[in-house]
Parts: sequence; structure tokens; C-alpha cells
Amino acid sequence: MRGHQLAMALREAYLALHRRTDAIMARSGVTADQFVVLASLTEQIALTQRDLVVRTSSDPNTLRAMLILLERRGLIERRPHATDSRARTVSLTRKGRSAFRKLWRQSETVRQRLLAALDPDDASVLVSQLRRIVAGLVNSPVQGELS
Amino acid sequence: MRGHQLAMALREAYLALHRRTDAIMARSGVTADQFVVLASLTEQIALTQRDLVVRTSSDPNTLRAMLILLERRGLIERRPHATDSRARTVSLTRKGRSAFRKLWRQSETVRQRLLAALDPDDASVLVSQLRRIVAGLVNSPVQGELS
DNA sequence: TATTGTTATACTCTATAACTATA
DNA sequence: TATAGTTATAGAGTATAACAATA
Repeated sequence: MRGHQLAMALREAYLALHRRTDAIMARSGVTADQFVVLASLTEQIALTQRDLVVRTSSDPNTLRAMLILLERRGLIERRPHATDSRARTVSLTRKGRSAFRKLWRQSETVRQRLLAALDPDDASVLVSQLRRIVAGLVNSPVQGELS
Repeated sequence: MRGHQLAMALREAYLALHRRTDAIMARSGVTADQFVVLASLTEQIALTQRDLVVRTSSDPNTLRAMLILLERRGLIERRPHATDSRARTVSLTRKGRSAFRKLWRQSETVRQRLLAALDPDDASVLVSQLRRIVAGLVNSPVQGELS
């Protein structure tokens, strides 16, 4: 097995997932990437933008652009952080929670298909393998890069 | 195991791969997506744009935008197809082949890390699982979509 | 000094729709 | 009629760099 094949298979699977998700959510005017932000915000009452950067694997500037779009549509709100006045906390609005629930239902089939493509026991193994791949790729210097 | 976790793990792994690849190739002014196009062109002498759309999992318009960028930089060339005058064949130029070889060497560590994150026998299993996921997601109608 | 977030800016990828030309 | 590719257009995500305010 060659590394390039694995890279291409990973790319193809992710793009298929991403496009299928985008297609389902297009009617609601929410992108797959924005859905990831909304989903992260359901896991905790309020997160700082910094937290969200980590959870969504996004660049701070990219995240900000997405938050502004979501804020403009009334799905999220940003408030001053209670104790750290540099930070802002992000949370879902009532409208955002409602929109998310609908999007979650609409995307149920995608998650089902994802799982249906695998033997039941394989899914959790796959997740841990993907996480090991992430660990191997991030937080380690690139060849020839300045430390 | 929940489908959402799998989706998020897939996303995280792909983005890590994509960003690491982009970072390595940035000095050469080639993006990770353009690298995929160049790599596809090494597999066969000449491909039509249609062929490339399939091989790179791209939209025709997206692919065209990338080809124009690559053509402007002298890495690929497009010629009329020999027998189908609607089509154009795309191929690497001498400069493109040389650039690709360099990029391939520079990205060797990424592929090694990808494989190093897994047990040797697991890589091929992973590839086939990813392909089954793709098969489960594409070429089947979305719930509620018009046929 | 390091961190959080903003501003300004630019480019690539992405895709829809209408179109031409050819098979 | 279907297919290959183009044109026009728009938007989303991506990221770099310089910056202000605060920890």
C-alpha cells in the first residue's frame, strides 16, 4: 500500500462527505463548514473563538469570517467574556438551536450511510486510526522548516 | 460509535493532510489541490478534462480554474483532442514533470507519516473502507431530492 | 511577553446557469 | 439529444500580516 493511495482515498471520502452535506444544507443557506461550527456550539453552553478554532480545525481568520456570516443570520451571538475581556464567548441563539436541530435531522441519512458502509465494529477502529493520522501530521516540524 | 464522530474524524484527518501538504508546497507556489491534478497527469500520457474531473473528484468549473492557473505557470498544456474535437487533452509540460518530481520528493515525509501512523496491514484495509464510504455517499439520491 | 481577537487584503476553490460546438 | 468545454458570476473558505487591547 502506498501513501499516495491512502491520501487520495482520504481526500475522496472527505470530499464526498462534504459535498453530500453541503447539498443537503444548501436549502437552508448553511454550509457544511458552518454546520460544523454550529455542532461544536451544541457541545457546551459557550465557547470562546479560540476554543472553536481548536474544535473546528480552523484558522482564526477563517473562523471569524464564518462567525460573522452566522451572526448576520441570527444563528449565533457573541458576547464579552465574563472574566477575560480580551475574549468573546460564542453561543447559539434560540433560532440557531432550532436551525441546528433541523439540519441535524436532515443530515441523519448521511451519518447512517457513513456507518452502513462499514462493519459495526470497524467504525470505532476507523475513528482511532484517523486520530492517529492527525497526531502524526500535526504538531511536528516539516522537513527543512525552521524551528 | 456515532456517525458524527466518524464524520468529524474524517474531516480532521483530511484537513491535517491538506494543510501539511499546502505548507510544504507553498514555496513552489503550487497548492495541494493543484498537486493532485499534477499527480493524476503522471498516471497517463494525456487525459481529457472530463477524465480529470473524475480522477480528481472536482467540479468541471473548478477543474478548469485550476488548469488555467497551471497553464499560466507553464506546468501543463492543453491541446485539441485527436479524434473528438469537442474535447481537449491535458498533459504535463517538461517543466511540469520536473516541478512534480520535486514536489513529490518534498511531500515524501507526509506520505511516510500517513503510513507510520498505522500498523502495516491496516493501511490497505483503511483504503478499502474509505472507498466503501465513498460508494455509500455518491451516486444515490438525497432524501427528498427530485429524481 | 504572550494571547485574543480585529482589520485589511488577496487568492484559490467551489459551484450555478446559460451558452457554443460537436458527437 | 447528450456531451465537452467555456463564459460569466458569485460566494465561501483560506491564510498572511500588521495591529489594538488585555492577561
